[in-house]
Amino acid sequence: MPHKSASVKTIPDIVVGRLPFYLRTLRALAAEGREITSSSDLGNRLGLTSAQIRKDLSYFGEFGKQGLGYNIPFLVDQLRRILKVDRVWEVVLVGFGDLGRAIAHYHGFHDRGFEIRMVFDSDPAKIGQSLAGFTVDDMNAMVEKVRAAKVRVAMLAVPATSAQKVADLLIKGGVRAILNYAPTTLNVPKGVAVQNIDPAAHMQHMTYYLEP
Amino acid sequence: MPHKSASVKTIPDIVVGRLPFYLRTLRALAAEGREITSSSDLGNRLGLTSAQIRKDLSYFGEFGKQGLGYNIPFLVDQLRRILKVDRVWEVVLVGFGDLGRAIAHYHGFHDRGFEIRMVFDSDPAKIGQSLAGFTVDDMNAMVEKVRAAKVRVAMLAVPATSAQKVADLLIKGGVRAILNYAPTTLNVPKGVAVQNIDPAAHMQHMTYYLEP
DNA sequence: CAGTGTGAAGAGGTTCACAGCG
DNA sequence: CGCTGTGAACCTCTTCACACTG
Repeated sequence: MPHKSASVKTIPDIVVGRLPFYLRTLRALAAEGREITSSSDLGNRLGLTSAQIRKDLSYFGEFGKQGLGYNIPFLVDQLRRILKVDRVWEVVLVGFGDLGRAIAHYHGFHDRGFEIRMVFDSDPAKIGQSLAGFTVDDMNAMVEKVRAAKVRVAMLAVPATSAQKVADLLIKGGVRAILNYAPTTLNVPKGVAVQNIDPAAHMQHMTYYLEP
Repeated sequence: MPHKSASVKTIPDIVVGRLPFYLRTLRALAAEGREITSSSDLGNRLGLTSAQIRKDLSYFGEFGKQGLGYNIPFLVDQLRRILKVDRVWEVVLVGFGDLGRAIAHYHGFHDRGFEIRMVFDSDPAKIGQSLAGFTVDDMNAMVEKVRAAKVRVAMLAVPATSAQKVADLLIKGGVRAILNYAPTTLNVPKGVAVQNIDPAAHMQHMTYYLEP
């Protein structure tokens, strides 16, 4: 990995994490036929301050026009380019239990840059099944097949007890981004991104604030 | 709402948000039969520093023993009490499409403090269905039924276009915590908690770091 | 002497406020 | 004149480092 160039300021991860929400909101505006928006309009819709929106976007360039605001289709294009979703990423899904099947059926990924192309499970009863247009493959073949297809993005929907082992295999096969649905913390080497989905954790976060 | 008492220091929301992960990890340790852990052990498993763990826990009390560490079953009990999941919360699920059905089938909520007790949808074709032990009810009856049952926690799995309307109804019925699966930002009054689940947003966060 | 609990220092993120431009 | 882009101020969160204790 090349060392940081002095001319490129590093962008805070927390800023990158907000961009998908900006993009989501801008696309909803575009769908309503809007052409122009402003940092305060976006801020209101996103529950953020206008200053934060302007500051975040300014890390990547000057996308607005003073006195006018932002051109929505233009900003959508810029964000898609920045997030590298101006293309479709092939995704490998591991685990075809209830959760994996639900993910496979979910239609929300496609127009946001992702297409599930391979599904693996270790359960002989599931291997060979072809619900939802996928054929479930044997996990013993996973490393090789993932490597051969150069897939770099995975969704992990296996039990917590096997999640780390499976993650290690995925990384061995060349995967560099893992969306982890298993309720456990993954240990991964530098250069591999992990994002966690744990609905129950979100629920517990909220109950803290409820009266008993 | 009573004004803040001077003697109670306010706990940062970001700290509260980490507690469910501490609890999750501690329960995994307990399941392995472990009795004792330390801030550095927990930190390693969670990908955090030991100082952060100690500091976070210190907001709520002195749970450890110097020179020894933390008693796992004791700390589990404390966190369950703090997060108010030393009880089971009744949950209303709205939306019985692919996503809602998947949530209804998901077994991960039960032993973390949540039980789905009511399901609503507005589609006449779905009302009356009783997959997975739930009978889908008419959304027109939702406000009254939620109010009558005093349900305060909801999961929202409706299309983005109707999410705000449905959220408003839930709040009218007395709901104070909403897990929002719809890919849109909800506007809610003070006193209502919202947590968002958007897997595609997480994916886009990660692709930013991938090489093209 | 291992490991907690915690003030203080440091790092990082957000908001302010205004110059500058269309 | 409205709204962006941005240094500077402000605030919040994290890490340090050490007194203290079982």
